[in-house]
Amino acid sequence: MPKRHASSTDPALIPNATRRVSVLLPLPLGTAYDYRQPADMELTPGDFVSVPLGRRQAVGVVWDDGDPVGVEDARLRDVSEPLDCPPMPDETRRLVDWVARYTLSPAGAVLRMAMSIPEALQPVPPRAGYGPAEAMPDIRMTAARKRVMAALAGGPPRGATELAREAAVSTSVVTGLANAGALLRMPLSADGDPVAKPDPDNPGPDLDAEQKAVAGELAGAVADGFSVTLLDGVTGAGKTEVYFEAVAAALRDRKQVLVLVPEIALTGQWLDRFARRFGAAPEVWHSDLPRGRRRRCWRRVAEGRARVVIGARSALFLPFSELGLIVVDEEHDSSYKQEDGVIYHARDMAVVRARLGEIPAILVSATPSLETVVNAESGRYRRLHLPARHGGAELPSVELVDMRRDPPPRRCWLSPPLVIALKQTLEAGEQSLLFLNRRGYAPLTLCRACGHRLHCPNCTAWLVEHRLSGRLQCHHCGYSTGLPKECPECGAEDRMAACGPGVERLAEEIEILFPEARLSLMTSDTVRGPGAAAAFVEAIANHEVDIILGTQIVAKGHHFPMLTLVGVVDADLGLMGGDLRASERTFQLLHQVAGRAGREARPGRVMLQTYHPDHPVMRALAEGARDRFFEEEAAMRRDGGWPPFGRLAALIVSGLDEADVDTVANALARTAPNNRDMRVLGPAPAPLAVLRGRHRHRLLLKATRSTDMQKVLKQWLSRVRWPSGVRVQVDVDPYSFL
DNA sequence: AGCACGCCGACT
DNA sequence: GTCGGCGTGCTC
Repeated sequence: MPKRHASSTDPALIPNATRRVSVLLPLPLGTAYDYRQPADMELTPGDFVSVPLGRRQAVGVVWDDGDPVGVEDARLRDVSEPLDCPPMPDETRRLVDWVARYTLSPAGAVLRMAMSIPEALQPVPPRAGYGPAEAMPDIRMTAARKRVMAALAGGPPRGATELAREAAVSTSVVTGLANAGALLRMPLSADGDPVAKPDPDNPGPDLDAEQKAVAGELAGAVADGFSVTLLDGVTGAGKTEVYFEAVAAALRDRKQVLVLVPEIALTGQWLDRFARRFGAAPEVWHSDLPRGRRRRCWRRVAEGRARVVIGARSALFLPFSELGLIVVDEEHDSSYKQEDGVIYHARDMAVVRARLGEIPAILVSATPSLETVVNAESGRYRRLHLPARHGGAELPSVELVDMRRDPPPRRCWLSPPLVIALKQTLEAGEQSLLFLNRRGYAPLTLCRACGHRLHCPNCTAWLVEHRLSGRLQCHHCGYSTGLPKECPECGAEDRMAACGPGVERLAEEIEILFPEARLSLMTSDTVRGPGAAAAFVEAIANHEVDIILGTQIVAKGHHFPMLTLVGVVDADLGLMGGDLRASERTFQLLHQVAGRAGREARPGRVMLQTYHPDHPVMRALAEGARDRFFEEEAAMRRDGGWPPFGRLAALIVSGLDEADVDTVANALARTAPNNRDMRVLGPAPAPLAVLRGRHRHRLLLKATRSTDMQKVLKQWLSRVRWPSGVRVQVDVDPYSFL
């Protein structure tokens, strides 16, 4: 922080002395640049400014006082102008610095996430509106034109779209009238539409005694400075309504609230519940939002007009100046980990943001991450437990189907016991959900003549057949090609065969088994965007669907009263491939899917098809032994010194030239820090050895908890130089091992 | 990230 | 002979 007290050495008090300010630009620059502050300009850290950069103008943020012994005076250029925008709050700037330091990213790259919508920094351009002209010119009055004039006579100036809708004409009639001089173009008050504020005192749904007690504790923490609380409770225990009371407490305190969610696409039901509790909608933020809505949201947050924001991980970098509470819903969800650009974990950074703002954070989950559980057990986090609602749904019973004993028929994937259960559920007029975490028709296509497997030209990955779109796709780089008639290797015709099931193929099996059942296929290929998601959800809620078949996206956040059977087609799928968190993630995902079954007093039934019924994950799920699973998993990690009991960082060396990548990876291995406290594993070809045409090698730094990873990594990287074609990416606390 | 400079292939 | 490809490097 700059020292702003007046003193005789304060350059601002020395006549004709130039005052320097350092300005951080949203570019991957590493350091802030110094600029001269013009004599007639007063700048404070946080101010958004326009500055000359090379031969163009750039927008940045005044970060600090300039460095008097940095760049020589002659090279300094003047700050052009301050922007008409509330300054970036102190906490946001400190968060940017913190994330940059922790992830070893250039501060400018992190700043870019905090200024993701440059238009928001300019005051909102007024929307064009139309009012009646003073004097009506002599023009031909058609019926459509009369309707427009009549609609306008009844009220204030309006936008063209609005006016056209009211008069039941197209906007061209409105613009035509304006051009003819019958309407006057005038600016409407810019974005001034009053935002309905969520009301903490709006009567919400009733809570039972236990829920009230937990809600009271959460709400009590709101005025109490920094704290982290794990809100732990099964699906259906009412976690959302309970943390809403903490939201209400923050609102009563005139504070802003941020709720982070993993997947914004499927939050329709969440928004309904929020509206029911608070009588108004929250502000929604995610990066696929249309630019205009993003600009409006950003600006409302900056101006303090947005009181509650629900958003994906990037919402963490919104310019809240009065943030009083952060909730991280489904805190265990791996989509909180940003995997490209600045690599950070939004749940962890949310805790950092809470600490910087001296406010509480609430982490919510039915299957908390091991990290969070261990923090709760060590007393760093508080833990509040929410028991299942009595009188309400019980936890579904989970059965394992041993696929070795009850194998499906050839070229089928549903075992006889699961087929019987589906049949019974259909006959009872209830809904079933089948979960298979594999998009497309088949994960592998091979030639029956020569055994050649179709693979991506850019990645070490099979091409996945998508029969709905009639194409082969690479799920890693987006490569797509038509299905070849003949083998590209041996030329044999009509010998390409699909291997293994994807959801599209499973849909065929279901249609043959249950031709009368109404099937809904939900994958990211069929559910594009929040609107489509809402339509699917509504169809299911209205019981227009008997069997739901889907990937990941069906695991999250919905409850359907008629859904009583959940079948997991391949429960073992996530356990393969040497990932540190494979067991934990599989447990969390399957637990979450299982939670879809049987709510609202209907008993649910969950069937997991597995070839490893003795695997600890399967046993824990079948026995409902969540806490035992966590204990066993924690013991294993503790013994091995793995996170959260030790620290990890991954280096990914990548480049187009395999030999260069090899050389750099080996150089890094030679200079690797190896001692009592840390060890470097690798280099090894990354599991995706080629991705988007780039060869990749991985090194893993494993260290004790007390290690200063940033310091070690910086020293290590400074010892090695690499050619410009090679990139070395640092992933502190890696989650993905691809 | 832009936007320059700079050094090798197909056009007027 | 130039136009233009994108590799490399800099911006207070």
